[in-house]
Amino acid sequence: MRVLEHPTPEEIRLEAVLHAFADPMRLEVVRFLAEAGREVSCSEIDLAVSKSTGTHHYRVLREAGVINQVYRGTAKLNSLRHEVLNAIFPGLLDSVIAATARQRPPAPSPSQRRGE
Amino acid sequence: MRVLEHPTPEEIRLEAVLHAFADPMRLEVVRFLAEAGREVSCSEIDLAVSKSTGTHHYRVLREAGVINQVYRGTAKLNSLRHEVLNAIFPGLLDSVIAATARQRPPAPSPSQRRGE
DNA sequence: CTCGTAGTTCGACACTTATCGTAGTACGGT
DNA sequence: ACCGTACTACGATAAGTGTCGAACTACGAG
Repeated sequence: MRVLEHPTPEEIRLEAVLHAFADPMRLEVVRFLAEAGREVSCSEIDLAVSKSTGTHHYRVLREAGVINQVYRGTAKLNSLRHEVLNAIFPGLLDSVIAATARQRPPAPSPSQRRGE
Repeated sequence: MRVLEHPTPEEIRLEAVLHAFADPMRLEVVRFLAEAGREVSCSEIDLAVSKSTGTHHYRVLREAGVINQVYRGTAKLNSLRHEVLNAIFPGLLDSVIAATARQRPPAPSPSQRRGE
């Protein structure tokens, strides 16, 4: 069984988390995971980069402590470490998620335009 | 008179702000400005880098839209763009400031230890 | 006008990072 | 056993970043 290293809460560093956030591809992953609210395989998120680059970004997120990754069969399931991050840096993840939703209006659901 | 370029609220990009935050020196500046709550000259913040490196970090913060810089005489005064950032990315700056205070307990003022 | 203070600009450099393609591994199904 | 899918590992590379020192500019004070 393949096991993946994750930082413990004590090992999570603010700068690493912020650096993990500071990339469009990784922000897209965070935004997607937040919206999904469940475990999502790498291939479900359609990043505009090659697979090897994708692997790189997922690793950065995991090693920073932002996401959790587990293998299930051939797939690798990703989810946000929401509670852990909230405990260490209260409000940080939520404000970033809200910011991504605000700056990238991706969900074009109809009749959802309150006067901006 | 020397004038400094600042991004308008519309020009402020989330990734740029997060990237500006993702550096220990710049986080220290942000933390200092937040604690001071006033305009602070560059030389007041004692960064552990050379002056030219300091200039670089201040510029990154300003161009990302995190701080405001104005000349007064020979000094350059810095302050957080707190209201602007709060309007664009609600809670983001505050959670980062709280996180810096949490991860770097620097202010050893006496009789200020409520049970952690 | 001269001097000192505060900060800038300009290379230069080492290091990191985002990116790719190719080859490889792990697992489930047939 | 074989195949396909999902992801990884390994260079390679181009671009970005943090750092410095040395020379420079802007301003106030005397």
